[in-house]
Amino acid sequence: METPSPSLVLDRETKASERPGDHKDELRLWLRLLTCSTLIETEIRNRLREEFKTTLPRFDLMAQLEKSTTGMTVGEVSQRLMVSNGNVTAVVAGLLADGLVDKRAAAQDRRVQVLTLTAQGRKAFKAMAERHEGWIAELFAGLDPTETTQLFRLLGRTKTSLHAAIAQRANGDKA
Amino acid sequence: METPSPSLVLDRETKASERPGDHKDELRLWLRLLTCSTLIETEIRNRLREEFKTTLPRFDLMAQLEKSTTGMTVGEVSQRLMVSNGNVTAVVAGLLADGLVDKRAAAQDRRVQVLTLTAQGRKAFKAMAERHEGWIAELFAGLDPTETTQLFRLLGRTKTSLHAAIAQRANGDKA
DNA sequence: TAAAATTATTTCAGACCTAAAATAATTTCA
DNA sequence: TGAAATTATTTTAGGTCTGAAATAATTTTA
Repeated sequence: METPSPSLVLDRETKASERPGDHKDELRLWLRLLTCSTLIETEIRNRLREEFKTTLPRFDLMAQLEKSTTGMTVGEVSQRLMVSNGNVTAVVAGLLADGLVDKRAAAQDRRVQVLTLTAQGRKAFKAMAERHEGWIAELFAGLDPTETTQLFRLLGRTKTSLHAAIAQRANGDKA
Repeated sequence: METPSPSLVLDRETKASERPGDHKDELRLWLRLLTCSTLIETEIRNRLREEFKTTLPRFDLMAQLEKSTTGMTVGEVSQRLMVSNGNVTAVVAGLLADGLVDKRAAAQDRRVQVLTLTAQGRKAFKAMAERHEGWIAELFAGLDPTETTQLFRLLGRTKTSLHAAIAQRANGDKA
C-alpha cells in the first residue's frame, strides 16, 4: 500500500463544518445504520420462519400484547410498532385465524377494539421470545459491554435528534 | 425523584456476564437501533413522496445505478440493496415505464440484464439526491462531529459482529 | 337534542417484498 | 458433442405495508 498523499490525509480529516453543503458523512452514517438494521431484521425473519413458521410482524405484534396485562387497542399497537392501523388490522386477522389473539369491542367505547393474547398465544410467544433473545445476543456478541453501552447511549442521542428534526418539519408545514 | 436504593444501582450496573441467560441489554439495543432506522426511513419515504412523488425503493435503486458508469446487472443491484431479484425486477418495471431506467441484455451473456439510468433518470436523480443529502443532515443535526464519528465506528463494529454471527450460523446449517 | 366534528377502525388500491418454481442461457465435463 | 449442472432473471402466490376513503361510534357545540 502506498503512503497516502498529504492532500488525501487532509481531505479525510476535513470536518463537515469546513465543507459547507457537504453532508457525505451523515449519509454514510445513515447507510451503515440501515445496513445493520436490515441484516438483523433479515436474519430474525429467516429464523422465525425456519424455527417457528411465523413472521416478524406477527412476532412484534404478539410482543406488544404480551407486555400489557389488560390488552391494547388497535391504535395503541399501531403507534408502538410505528405501522399503519390498516396493517395492524391485517396482521391481527392472521393471528385471530390461528387462535393466538383475541379481539373484542370495549364495553365503554364500542369504536375501540381491544386485543389480547389467548392462552395459546401466550404459550407460543413465550417459546419464541426466549429463542429470539438468544439470537439477538448472538448477533451482538462481537461487541464488548463498553461498546454496547456506548452504542446504546449514542442511539439514544440519535433518537432525540430525529424526533427534534421531525417535529420541527411538522411544525413548519403547519405554519 | 427518589435516591435509588443500593440494590437498584447494583442491578443497573450488573454486567450481562454476571446474569447468565439474560440478554435484555442487547434486546434493548436492537429495539433502539430499529426505532432509529424506522424513524429515518419513514421520514425519508414521506418527503420523497411529498416532494418528488416517488418511493424509497425507486430512489435507492436509482442511487445504485448512478454510482456505476457502465451499468449494473439485476443481480448486482439486488445484492447491494439486500433485496430479492424478483423485487428488483418489479421496481425496475416501474422505472422503465417512467423512462428513468434502461434495461438491455448483455451482448456477451444474454442471461444478464444490464440496467442504466437514462438521461432523464440521471437528471431526476440528481435533483432528488441533493435534497436527500440535506434531509439526512437535518435528521442527524443533533449529534456533534465527535458523536457522529463514534457512532459510525461502533456501527462498523456491529456490522462485523453481525456478519460473523450470520456466517457462523450458515456454516452450522451446512454441517 | 340534532347536526357537525372528532375519533377508531376497516377497507381499498397499489406498491413492496419474499421464497420457491419456472424459464432461459451458459458452462462443465463425460 | 450433448447431457447435466450452473447461473441469471422472471414469474407466481402470498404476506406486508401504506395513504386515503369509507364506515361506525362518540363527543362537541350551536
